[in-house]
Amino acid sequence: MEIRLLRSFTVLARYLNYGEAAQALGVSQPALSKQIQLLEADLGGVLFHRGRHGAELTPLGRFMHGQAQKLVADADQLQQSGRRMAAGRIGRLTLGFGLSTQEVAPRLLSLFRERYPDVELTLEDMPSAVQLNLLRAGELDIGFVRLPVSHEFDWIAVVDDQLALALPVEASWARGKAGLTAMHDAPFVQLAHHRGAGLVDQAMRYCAARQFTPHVIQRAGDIQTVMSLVAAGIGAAIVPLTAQRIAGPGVRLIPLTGRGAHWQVGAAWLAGNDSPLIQNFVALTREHSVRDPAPAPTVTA
Amino acid sequence: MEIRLLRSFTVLARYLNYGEAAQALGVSQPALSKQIQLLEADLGGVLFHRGRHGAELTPLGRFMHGQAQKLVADADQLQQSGRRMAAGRIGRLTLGFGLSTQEVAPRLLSLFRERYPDVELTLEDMPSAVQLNLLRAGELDIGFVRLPVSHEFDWIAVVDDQLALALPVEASWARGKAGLTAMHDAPFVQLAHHRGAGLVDQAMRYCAARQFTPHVIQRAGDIQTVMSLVAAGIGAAIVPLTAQRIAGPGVRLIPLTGRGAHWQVGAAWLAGNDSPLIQNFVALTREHSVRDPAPAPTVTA
DNA sequence: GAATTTCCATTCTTTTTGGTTATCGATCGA
DNA sequence: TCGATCGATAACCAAAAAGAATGGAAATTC
Repeated sequence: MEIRLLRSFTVLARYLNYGEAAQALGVSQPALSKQIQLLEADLGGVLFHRGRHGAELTPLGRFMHGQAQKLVADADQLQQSGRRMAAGRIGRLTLGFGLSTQEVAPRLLSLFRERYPDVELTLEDMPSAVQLNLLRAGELDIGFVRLPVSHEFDWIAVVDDQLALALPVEASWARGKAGLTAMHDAPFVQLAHHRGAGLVDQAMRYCAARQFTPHVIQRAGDIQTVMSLVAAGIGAAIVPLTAQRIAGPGVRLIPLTGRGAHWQVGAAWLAGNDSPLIQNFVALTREHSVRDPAPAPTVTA
Repeated sequence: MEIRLLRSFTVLARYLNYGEAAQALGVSQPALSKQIQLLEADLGGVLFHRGRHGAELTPLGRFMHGQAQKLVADADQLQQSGRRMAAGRIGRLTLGFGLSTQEVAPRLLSLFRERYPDVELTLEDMPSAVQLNLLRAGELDIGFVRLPVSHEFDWIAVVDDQLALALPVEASWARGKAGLTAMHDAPFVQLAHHRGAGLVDQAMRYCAARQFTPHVIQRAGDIQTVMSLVAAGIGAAIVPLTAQRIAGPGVRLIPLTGRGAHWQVGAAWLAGNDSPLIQNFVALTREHSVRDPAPAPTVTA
């Protein structure tokens, strides 16, 4: 009861003529003849009355025809589904995004959606550290995280980012200032450590290496709030330069330079996970990743 | 995507060990190895992670496992149904019975039901002539009809029957009479011609051959009524000897003998119709047919 | 840490299967 | 009666599938 035999049978049942059916199947007439004979031998009954005017289905043949059609269709369907899944054109993909990728995310996602419309995407916004944990737990397929990452993960770089000093445009104490060194007396707003450990740590290291300790007067739970506080003149802040995107007109961003100011954000996934979904997403990401650092911002808007 | 490959796959997916699965499948381990590789090549993705502890399903493998199990089960189911149908162990059979087979019918039917419980039987009670027409029209599979039948039909003999004179036990005019010759003045009840042409014609021929013309004073639509009328003393009747079965105590049956008194009833079907259902029924009928004439009835009860 | 065991993959050979061409036999029409 | 059509059969061939033996990696044992 191989699919091949059933398929031949269904075609013959449609044509009711060995020659034509064989041609449609791409085999010779004797081959089809034998296939049908095999099926009949397997069942122990005849499927066609062979007459002058071609073949005619017996009652058994009629019964088998209906069933065989279903089975063949199911088999074809299964093959197609399997191939699509193997090719990563179907399935579910869970992605983690963080602060630094809020710029590239929409573009990547729409591109992916366009090319793989049958892949179900799940997005979650969370800091790098959380993403890495979820990746380890298998609850996340790909995370957009700060590089480098431990060798548990494979990754590709996606965007360059860099620290920037955010200053209120209006505040008197900030007027005319243009660098970290001028901020010794300035009040600072800082992102809560648990909401962005990577960024906060890097900023603190950067400052420490320059014998500067920001006078933190307030912490905020997310970067938008930080920017708002800066815009309101509450204080300065050290933020990713890519936060430019969410900086209002009341905030001036001054890129910080030198050792420790830059880092990369990459797409990371569990090492060795060769799921085609992941590979497809990564391939597309590689194609469209911002290879150059964010287009050298002209400091302020 | 042959069933063979899918079956091997499902078995391996259950054992998760090539050696055991191969054994269960009755093939060598390398053979199974190659089968899985074929499937994987066909799909374009791996189905198992091969590790130290045997094999482990990939996501693709898990998906395919569920689907393949269904497909294989469907295929097996189809094969079984097909075989059962080819063997005539499943299907629908329409039978026609007439007067003369009301005796054997119940036994045959219960035997057939017992041996082929999944064959749906349809019974219809009608005279031979009607049965033959329905057989020709394909609306009846087997008819129990008076023999002989035209060569359009194949048949086997089932029961012998013979004409009998039915006399009322009580009626004065019938008392002491024991033969047709003594009935010249007797009133006769006769079956309506359209309800049993074969019997009526045969009875008339039998009488005519003996220069006897029954004085028919009443006709009845079915043989039970005929018997009742006889029992009521309305008249005599010529009936099949097998009608003994439905004769009440008020009726005396006297077998008629000589040329033209006997006939056979057989199971008939369209010539060349080798439907296994028919063949099975006929085979069973042949096994259990009453080969001897109805056990020489001792005339009266 | 070397030997052993366990598993799956590979190689090579044999067998089986599926297919092709050529041909036959039967049946129906002209 | 002669073709024409249609399926079955025969003979042969190539490809596929299976088996036996072997290899190689990884874990386990002593």
